Amino acid sequence: MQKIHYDIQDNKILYTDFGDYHLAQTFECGQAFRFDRYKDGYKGFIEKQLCYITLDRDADSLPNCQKTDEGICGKNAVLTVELLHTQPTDELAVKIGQFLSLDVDYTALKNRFAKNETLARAIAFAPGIRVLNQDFFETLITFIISQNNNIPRIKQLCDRLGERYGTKVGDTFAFPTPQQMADITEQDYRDMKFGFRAKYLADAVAKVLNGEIDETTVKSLCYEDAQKYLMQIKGVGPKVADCVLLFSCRQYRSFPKDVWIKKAMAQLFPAGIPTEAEGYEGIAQQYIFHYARHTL
DNA sequence: CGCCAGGCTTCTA
DNA sequence: TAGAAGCATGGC
Repeated sequence: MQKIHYDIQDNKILYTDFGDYHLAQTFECGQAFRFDRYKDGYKGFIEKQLCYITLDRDADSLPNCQKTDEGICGKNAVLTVELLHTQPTDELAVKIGQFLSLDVDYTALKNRFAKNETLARAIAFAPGIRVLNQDFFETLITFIISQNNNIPRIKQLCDRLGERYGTKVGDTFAFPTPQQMADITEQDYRDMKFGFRAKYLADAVAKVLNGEIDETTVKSLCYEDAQKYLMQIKGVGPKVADCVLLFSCRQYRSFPKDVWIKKAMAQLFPAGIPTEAEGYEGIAQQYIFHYARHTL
């Protein structure tokens, strides 16, 4: 963990001193489905607030900065989060920084990973990836939708839920809360073309609402117990549980195994996950996943 | 038409 | 208890 450095100016939070970061690599690597390209960056909800996120493209004109390719930055780069409908507070600045994973020392982490030659290659392919720390409920629902599905359609179905049940902020819909999804029936999901996932979604929402699945409890459990706990939900197996734990619960040893990772592991790491990734297998997984999808 | 998409449940031997 | 079939939908 490292300190989050930020400065608040009007409705913007300016983050500095966080190591490499690349917005497209981070927001389009398949971990988040609710962020869209907007102007020079990305727009989406963080901590229920509509945010416009940009990386300073002039960073390379500052001292001690590398050339930027859409925002792989050196020391003096600035990551700006503009709050489009609220005013920033210190509390929000810290929470948004945590969402963006600015409190994780990626420089140190990648240096450790890169001692493994193959892992170094995967990192070099997309060095600006970060594992975000997303909303628990939203991650649970979106990854139930993700099963046996493709990314454009996952996005489309998630957006459909927002448009029908979420709160409209400006011209954008937030992802619905459990309460906002309380009255959706299995038939409603089928009518919205969720297919066989309909009963899984109904079960997940019901279990969150009645407390059988409790966010605080999940986050207090060790990885193995947390995975079992989440798998009480119909339609949540090891892969979806691992995604929820990695992308919303900071269980960085959680290693979601999908078709791409299985292919990549067989080819790149026949002996298994390298020891250099120990404790942070899930973060290493993101570099491997991205590398595999684009090169294998 | 068949195959596949960041899988899971259920059936079968 | 491993392995295969079935599941909804849409893009190619």
